[in-house]
Amino acid sequence: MEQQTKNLIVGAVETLAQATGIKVVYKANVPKTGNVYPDGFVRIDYKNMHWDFAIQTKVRVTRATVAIEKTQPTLPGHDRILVTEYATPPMADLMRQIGLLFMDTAGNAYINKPPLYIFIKGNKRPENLKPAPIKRLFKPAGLKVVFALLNNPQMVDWPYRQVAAVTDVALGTVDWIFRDLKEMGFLVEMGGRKRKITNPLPLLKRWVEAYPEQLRPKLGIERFKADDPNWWKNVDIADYNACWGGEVAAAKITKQLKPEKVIIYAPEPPGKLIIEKKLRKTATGDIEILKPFWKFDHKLIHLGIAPPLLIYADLMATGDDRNIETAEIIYDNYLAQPDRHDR
DNA sequence: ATAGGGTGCTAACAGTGCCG
DNA sequence: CGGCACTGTTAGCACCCTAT
Repeated sequence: MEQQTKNLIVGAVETLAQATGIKVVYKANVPKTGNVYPDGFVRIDYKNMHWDFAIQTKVRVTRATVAIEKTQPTLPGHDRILVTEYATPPMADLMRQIGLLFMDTAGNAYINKPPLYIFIKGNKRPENLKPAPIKRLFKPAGLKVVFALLNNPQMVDWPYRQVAAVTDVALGTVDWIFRDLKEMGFLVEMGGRKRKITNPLPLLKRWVEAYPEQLRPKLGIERFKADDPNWWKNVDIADYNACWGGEVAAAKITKQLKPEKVIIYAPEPPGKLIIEKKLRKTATGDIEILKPFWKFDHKLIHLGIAPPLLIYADLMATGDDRNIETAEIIYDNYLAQPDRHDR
């Protein structure tokens, strides 16, 4: 385990013990569990009871992180706890609401094992602890490249210049990204100019966590409002050189969801659509129009549907229960088998 | 063997956004 | 509003591979 991870856990455990007066001990991994929980366990003693929580570490927590952790399978008989650097008050609330146990290095925590109940939020990030820098891989340019790679696995073997051209990123950037991928164990050189993405699903999840924070806000979001809540139902969006994302896209491919918010990806503002459907521009509108950041073709584009990975990410980023359920279905149907080429 | 272009890589530069 | 940190691009260099 990396030293950084270990420091994180030790820091959080000490802070929680100090703040509550409860006995909290960190146990590094025991061989029996293999590498299912490589970060080990925390044991909490309370009155004459004790619990062992399997640790999942995340340096930072966002709504997408919470959504992903919630859908992560657990070993039977093991409670899990998320250990993080710092949970903001809204994230603490969200984790409690979703039922995700956590503790951070600032002394915030949610632990609910009756009769033991701890919920602490609002402790500030320690002064001396500045947030860990984000790798280039998860910055806007990196996220564009990784998105293309995840959707087109064969692209790892392309020359850097070609990757740069397709992803609208500079040549030098591609090198940064590939180096990060190698360093983090997501890419290996096979020799003979062959490369391979390893651990595509963990990479996918990291992408989903970073996308809403780093790339999405840069996509020139414009918000609109419509009078008729069902205005989108009979629109063939492909006619407008655009595609549905988020809840509408999910509703169309899963037939599960009743969309409340509308996300449209369009390279140009779809003036015709806006006029025909009488969409009004307003800062609080629940219709978002944003610019796509991919150029490759994919299976659903002809139906006016964004790539499934993007739909999944937009759903997870809402942190909404129903959306997370639907996102799971999309994950199982479109994303879980990385070797399928028909995505 | 050699020329030439393609490829990976690097460091300096520029643009951006953030914070006081 | 101005300085500062950081991200991403540009330009150029060295090392291949390939065709003649």
